[in-house]
Amino acid sequence: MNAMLEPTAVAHDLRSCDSALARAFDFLGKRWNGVILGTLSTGASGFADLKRAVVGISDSMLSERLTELVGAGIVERSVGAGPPIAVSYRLTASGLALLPALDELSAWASRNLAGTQSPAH
Amino acid sequence: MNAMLEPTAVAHDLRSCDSALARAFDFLGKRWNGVILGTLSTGASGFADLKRAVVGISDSMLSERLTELVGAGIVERSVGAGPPIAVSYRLTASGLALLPALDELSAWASRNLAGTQSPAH
DNA sequence: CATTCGTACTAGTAAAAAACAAGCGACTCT
DNA sequence: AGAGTCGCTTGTTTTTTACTAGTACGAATG
Repeated sequence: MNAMLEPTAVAHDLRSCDSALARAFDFLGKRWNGVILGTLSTGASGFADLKRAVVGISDSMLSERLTELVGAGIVERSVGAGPPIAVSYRLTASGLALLPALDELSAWASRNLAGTQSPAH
Repeated sequence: MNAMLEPTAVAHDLRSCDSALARAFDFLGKRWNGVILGTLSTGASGFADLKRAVVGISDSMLSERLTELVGAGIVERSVGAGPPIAVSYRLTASGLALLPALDELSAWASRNLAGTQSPAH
């Protein structure tokens, strides 16, 4: 029985699958990123818009998260030229491609976290 | 023009949508949960299996995360009776219902984070 | 003019979360 | 006996997030 060969092949396949998901959660597994992206799904927003929509986030965290998301190419930051100067954030093509997954998560939460089990935080 | 009434209605709709997503990220936005759930998608695992599969996690974090996920009804913990005693973790129906979203995320990461942009962590 | 408000951040400190390391008792194998 | 695995727990350290106060700028108001 060459059992040592078969588990290795399975483990390699398992590792490959988890690696992509792990990479997604490198940023989604940090506080606020998922909700920020969900908020941007409705369209471009300014800093203050996002601050109001993402309830509970501080300026510092919002600023830092946006910087990371822009750095990762998921969000695009643009500066409007005319008075008043306004910064705007919107999803890139990569970011937009994430929305189906976020929609799934939202739908799942509506069905499975329907207020009966609010995880304490 | 009753403009004050219309933005309120829109904001309420936006809040309602974000609330479900925010709830999902109450646990998905914490380090390790997404990857743990992804690992359990392949079937029930023991603690040590999970420890090995979720590369980089410590015993403490794994123990704590599993406890939370079990408490949230997403993961089920069962204890095998016969020698040796073995604890096993598997996804509940709620947990299984999450997998389409995780699959989306994994597929997205494969297409959009194809090694060219590894966010530093 | 001065004041207030909104904007988009920054900087420093405090608190919470995560990482790190060692340990436990039970069990199996050599 | 020792060594290893299991499924955790405990305590300390480090990192991340929360909190607070501030900045410079522009627009609106008195």
